[in-house]
Amino acid sequence: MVERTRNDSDLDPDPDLDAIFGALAHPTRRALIEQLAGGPESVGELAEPHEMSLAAVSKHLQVLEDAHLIEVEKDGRVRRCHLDAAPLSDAFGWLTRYRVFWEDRFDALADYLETESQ
Amino acid sequence: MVERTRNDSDLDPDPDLDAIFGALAHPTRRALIEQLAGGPESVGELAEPHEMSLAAVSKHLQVLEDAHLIEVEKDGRVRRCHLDAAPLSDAFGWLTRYRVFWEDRFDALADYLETESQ
DNA sequence: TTCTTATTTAACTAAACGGGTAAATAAGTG
DNA sequence: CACTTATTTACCCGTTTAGTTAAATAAGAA
Repeated sequence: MVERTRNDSDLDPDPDLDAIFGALAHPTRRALIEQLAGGPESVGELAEPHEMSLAAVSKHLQVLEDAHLIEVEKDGRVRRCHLDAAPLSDAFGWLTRYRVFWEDRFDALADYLETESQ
Repeated sequence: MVERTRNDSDLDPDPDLDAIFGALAHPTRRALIEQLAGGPESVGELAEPHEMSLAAVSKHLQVLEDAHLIEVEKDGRVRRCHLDAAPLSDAFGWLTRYRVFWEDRFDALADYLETESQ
């Protein structure tokens, strides 16, 4: 073990990634993101399909908001949530650095992207 | 809340993603992956730069192994770890589905990929 | 104002996480 | 065998996570 004054978390080169990957690590939160990909929804609407209390979903949404993956705006007594997927590009970028280790699939994806963007 | 017999985790469409994203959510584990991107290393070598016990690093490596992000093979009394970044493509694939929400940056990445693959 | 609806917050619990140290294992070396 | 090295495992501990129910807020409706 190296001797230093600070610990690993103090020198975390990208604490955002902790929050982003952490947020994506839970199936309910990924499901919520998928729901929001279809357009903005209120907390109640988002909660409806899930087999847990609204309060629990509310907390998951807070985690997503802390990771800046969603934004919540007040609309009367309703909180309307919408996706802000921009931080996903941070995660995407990090993963991209390891593309060399799965070059084949990466090439396939690159081909796909080229085709798509035509 | 929807009424069902099972709960959300039972119908997790991709439990692998829980493990993969969860593994990536910790700075030490991302650092370990970066180290292994430079080539295989033993547990001791991997642990050296980190300001924590070897036992703690060993546990982080176990998390990475559970997510199939690394493979560990015995080489005498040394355990040699190497990256198996293939599962990252699962994560990459999931993120790709939300590209439409950060299209600008995505286009930039796609351009970059096209250039790189020339 | 009172009632209802939408959502968060508080308080609690069980389990998981991330770390530590010390003991156990495994495998070379003398 | 005894000793050393490499690594894991066991156990402990404090914090966080993910869920619960119930109370608190906020705001529209009567």
